[in-house]
Amino acid sequence: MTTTDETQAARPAGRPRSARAEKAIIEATLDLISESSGLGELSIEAIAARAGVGKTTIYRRWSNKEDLLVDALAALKAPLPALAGRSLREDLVACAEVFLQEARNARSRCVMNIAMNETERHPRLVQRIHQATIAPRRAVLTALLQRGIATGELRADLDVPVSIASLIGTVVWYVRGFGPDQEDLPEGTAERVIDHLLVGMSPR
Amino acid sequence: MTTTDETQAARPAGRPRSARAEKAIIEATLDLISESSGLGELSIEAIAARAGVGKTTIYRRWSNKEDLLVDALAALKAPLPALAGRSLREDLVACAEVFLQEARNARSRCVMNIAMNETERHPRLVQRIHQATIAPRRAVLTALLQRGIATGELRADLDVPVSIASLIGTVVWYVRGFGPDQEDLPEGTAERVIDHLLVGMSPR
DNA sequence: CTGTTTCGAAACTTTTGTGTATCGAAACGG
DNA sequence: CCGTTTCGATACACAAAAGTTTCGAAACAG
Repeated sequence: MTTTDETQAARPAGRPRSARAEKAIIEATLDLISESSGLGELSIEAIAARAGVGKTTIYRRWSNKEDLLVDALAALKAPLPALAGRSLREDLVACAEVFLQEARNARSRCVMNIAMNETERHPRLVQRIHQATIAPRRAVLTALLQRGIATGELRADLDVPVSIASLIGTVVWYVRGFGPDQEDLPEGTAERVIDHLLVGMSPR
Repeated sequence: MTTTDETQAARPAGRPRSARAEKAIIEATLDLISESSGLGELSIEAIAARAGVGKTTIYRRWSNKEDLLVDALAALKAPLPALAGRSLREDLVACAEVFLQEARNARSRCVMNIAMNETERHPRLVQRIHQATIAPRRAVLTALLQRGIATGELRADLDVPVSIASLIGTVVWYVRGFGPDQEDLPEGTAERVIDHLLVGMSPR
C-alpha cells in the first residue's frame, strides 16, 4: 500500500496531461469540421494550429484521425428537448424548436452531414452517431406520437414512421430556405410548422 | 469571305478539340463528386485518370476547378416530373416519386449536399444550383399547390411555403432511413407519404 | 506537304499534410 | 533536488496533389 491510495490507481508519475489542451483540441476539431464539409479536408496540422497546441500533443492521445473524430463528436452533446408533457402540441413544438435550432447551428448540422455522406468512408463513426444522436431522437418522437395516439390527441391509424420523417424533414427543409446562421427567421416558425402538420395528424 | 462560311465563324484551324474527351471529363467529375463528399477532396489528377485524359486537356479548357464544377453540374439535368394534370394527388405523387429517386441517386444527392454545405466556399456555384435546380422545383410545386387551392382540392388557407417544405423534406428524410442505394425500399412509398400529408392539406 | 492546334503522357516544381523525432522548458511525485 | 512525463515548437522524410512545361503523335485546313 502506497501512501497515495486515495481512490484509484496511483498516478503514473511525471507531468500530468493538460485537460485544458485536450479541451482545446476537441473544440478546434469541432470548429474545423463545422467550417469544412467532409472529413477528408480536415488536417491534424490545422487542428493543432487552431488549438494552439503541438502536433505531438495530439498524436500522444489519438493514434489516428478517426479516433479523434469519435471523441470530438461524442463531446458534442445532443440536448433532447425537455418534454413538459402538458399537451402533445406543446411537446411537439418543443421538439421542433430543438430541431430548428440544430438545423441552423453549424456544429449540429455537420453531424447530420457526416451521418448522411460518410457511411462508406467511416462506418464506425456513422454507426456511433446513429446510436448516440439519431436513435434517441427517433425514440423520443415515437414515444411522443404513441402517447398522443393513446390519449386521443392523434388519429388511431396514424402512420408513425412517416409522421416522424415529416416532423424532422419539414423543419429541416423549411429553415434551409433561410440563411444558415442569419437572424431573419421569424419567431413562431416551430409553432407554424407543427400546427400545419398537426392538422393531418389529429382525429377527424 | 472564305470558302468555309457554313454557319458560323471559320474554325480556327488545327486539330479540333475532342468532344469525346470533354464528355469523359464531365462524366468523371460527376462520378468522383458523387463518390466523395465535399468539393475539397476532388483532385484534377483523379479526374484525368478516371477520364483517361491528360491533365493538359483539362487545364486547356478550364482554368480552375470551380469552372469545371460549374460546367459539370450544369450537365446534370434536373428531370422535373411530367405533370399529367388529371388530379392533384396524381401530380403530387409524380413529384414525390422524382424527389424520392433523386434522394437515392448519388449524383443528384451530391447537388443537394453542395447547395447546403458549400455556400461560403463556392457562392457562385451554389447560386447557380439554386437557379438551375431548386427554383424550378419550387416553382412547379407552388403552381401545383395554388392550382389545387383554386380547384378546391386543397384548403383555401393552406400554408404554401410550409407545405412545400413538408412535401420535399418528408420524402428526403423518410428515404434517408433506408440504405442509400439499396433496393429494400417498398413500392408505394411516394403514395404513402403523399396520402399522409394530403390529409392535413385537404379541405375540412 | 506544311503549318497549326490538340492529343495523352510524362517530368517537373511547389505546396500541403502525415507521422516521427528532437529540443529545452515546465509540472509533477518522492 | 531528481527522475519522469508532458508541454509547445521545430525539423525531418515521405507522400499526394496542383499547376506548368515538354514531348512525339495525331488531326485538320489550305
